[in-house]
Amino acid sequence: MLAALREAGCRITRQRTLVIDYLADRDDHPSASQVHAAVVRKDPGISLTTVYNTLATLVHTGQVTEIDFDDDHNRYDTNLEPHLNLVCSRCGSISDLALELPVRPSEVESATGFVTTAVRLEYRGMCSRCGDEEAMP
Amino acid sequence: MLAALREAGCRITRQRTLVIDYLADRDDHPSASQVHAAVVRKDPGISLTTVYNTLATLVHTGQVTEIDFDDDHNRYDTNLEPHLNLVCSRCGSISDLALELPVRPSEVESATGFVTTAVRLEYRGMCSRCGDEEAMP
DNA sequence: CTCCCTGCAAATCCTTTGCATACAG
DNA sequence: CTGTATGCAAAGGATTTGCAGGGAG
Repeated sequence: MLAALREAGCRITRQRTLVIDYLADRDDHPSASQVHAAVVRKDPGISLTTVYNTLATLVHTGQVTEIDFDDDHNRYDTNLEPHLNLVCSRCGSISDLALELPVRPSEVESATGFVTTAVRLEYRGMCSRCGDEEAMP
Repeated sequence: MLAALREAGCRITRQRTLVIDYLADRDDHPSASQVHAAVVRKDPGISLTTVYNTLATLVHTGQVTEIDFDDDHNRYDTNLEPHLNLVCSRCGSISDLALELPVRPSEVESATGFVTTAVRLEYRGMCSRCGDEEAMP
């Protein structure tokens, strides 16, 4: 991701490096404040504003996708392949499931003239962990 | 929808009737403030709070789906069948496209233990109208 | 008559913005 | 050096909440 940023003409700063290091290891879908909470531990000076700026930069350079959530906590997804997000309404976790698109964007375009630039597929419900807890009171 | 509300044990008020009347005729996906703007014209006293309350009630009784939008304007969808939303990032219009689900929820459950309660499928991009305007400057 | 619903105002809270300072290239 | 990035504080804005009064059943 650092290389991609550099290619986009962006400067490589300590803060950006920290955010990217954090995101790289992750397949969950952290919110801006989760990212901030994590990186402040490594550099107490880093601001929430910068985390927002960096995430916005990564979104604009196409390295991360923004998922807007019901509760005003946007989440950031580093998985760029089209996939299904399984969103647990109880604990807020998001996991991925690979799949074929239900309709090819080219078909949508020839049928309706709509040009697709981003895809978002979600099933909402309860993850197995939360389901277990609820069943065992 | 009124009947369903009554069955759910909710009271039928003038305000709720107005909101439902407005939604019933609609296949676009209005925001709370659009709904409010429309119903105030028929009853100048109705408050935005009540519109929010009513929409929340309809969501909880399963008659309407909430679509959270990037720009903080939630949108409400009366089409309960699983379908694809084509969201135009330029003008904000949303149109529907019927389709088969990419993965059956029962398959998701047996594979991952995740129990699906709601489905949300979106392609974002540019609608044909906006595409035409942009091509013709 | 009771309790739910309404509506006003104020609060909430994530996210942006303005601007002076710091630092990557 | 120069212009981008940072970070603080304050603004922004849709949605929620608290609470007194009103009306459905």
